[in-house]
Amino acid sequence: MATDRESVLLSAVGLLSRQPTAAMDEIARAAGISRATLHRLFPGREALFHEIGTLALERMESALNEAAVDEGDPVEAVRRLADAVIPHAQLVAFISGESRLFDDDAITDAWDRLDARVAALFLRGQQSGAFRIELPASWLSEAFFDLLAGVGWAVQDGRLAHRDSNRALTELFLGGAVRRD
Amino acid sequence: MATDRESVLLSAVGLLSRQPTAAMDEIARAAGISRATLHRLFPGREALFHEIGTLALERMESALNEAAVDEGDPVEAVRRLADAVIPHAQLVAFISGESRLFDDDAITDAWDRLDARVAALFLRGQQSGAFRIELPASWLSEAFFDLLAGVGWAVQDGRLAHRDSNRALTELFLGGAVRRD
DNA sequence: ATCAAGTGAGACAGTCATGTCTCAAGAGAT
DNA sequence: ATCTCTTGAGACATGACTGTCTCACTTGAT
Repeated sequence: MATDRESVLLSAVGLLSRQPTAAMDEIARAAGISRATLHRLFPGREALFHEIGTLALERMESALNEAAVDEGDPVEAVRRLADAVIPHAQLVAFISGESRLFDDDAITDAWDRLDARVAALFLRGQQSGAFRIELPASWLSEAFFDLLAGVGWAVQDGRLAHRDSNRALTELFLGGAVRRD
Repeated sequence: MATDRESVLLSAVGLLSRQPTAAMDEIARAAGISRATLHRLFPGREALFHEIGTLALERMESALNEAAVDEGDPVEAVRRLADAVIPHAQLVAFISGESRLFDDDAITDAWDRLDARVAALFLRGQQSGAFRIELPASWLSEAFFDLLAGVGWAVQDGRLAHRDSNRALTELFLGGAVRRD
């Protein structure tokens, strides 16, 4: 039941990441089901996108909680966040990059709140002296998601090995974000 | 004449960056012209995208040449590249991120060649000891464009000041890419 | 004032994706 | 073996976008 719906959502994200304009027809085929069944599971394209957004938000919130981004050393918190969120890089990259496709205010608002939570982590790190203050915290947050999305695409397209993805993200990002003397 | 076409292309990119599925109707309205004139300038959506891709390739190639990425210190070459390409961040970000929208083989092939030229810069920097070798050169290239795209969006959405964009890109990226002891 | 060129508004048919429906076939339980 | 539930295939009307065309209007030059 839920497993089924979720696998359909994930295959839809996989396709839509490459072809944002893919028709319901193609989405159904990518999931290995018929167009009729797809409409039974998600009544309409809007509903499908809504559930994709909801799933992405759930995963993202879980990752933030799991990583305990509000506690402890900010640098270590970023590493924990990368650990927790990289398994869902495709999904998060989709909602982050393609967020303009979501007309849904509830989704975009909730996303903005999660985004703000990440920005707060960087602001906290700047105040504690861990992160460079020359770069705005909002930019650090944006850059983190940009690179996360990039990792997601690179892995999906086979340009980056999955086992290298965590290092690729954290080393590059932290190298640029951590304050040095 | 050419100026007119170009301004239409740029406003189209501005709109399509936010709404990749925007109709010709909306593209025309965003450019301040009628749908009829838009079709006179660019006979069909495909032709419009083709010219956007061509323009982006021209700008990108000019930037690579201007920056002389094949010569001199790799770190300085990256700085020069950022200088040269940031004015066209929106355009390059569009073709880079939304490249899946281009069915045009000529465009994607030419883009891959330019992308490879950037990757060669990073490979050269790794061989000279300037850049970290733990990160694949292809990932450095990808990350550079991801961050460039992020800068483009952030500036467009007003989240980042234009005068800060160069520093935001080069400091974060080079901080993570440059080798340290 | 006249003329030429370009533009905008609207109409038009064609195409495609969508959402809904029906019906036949298959899977699984009893 | 039978029954029930779910699925897939296809048909259907609807709506949206596209590409093309016509016509009236404006602009600028002569």
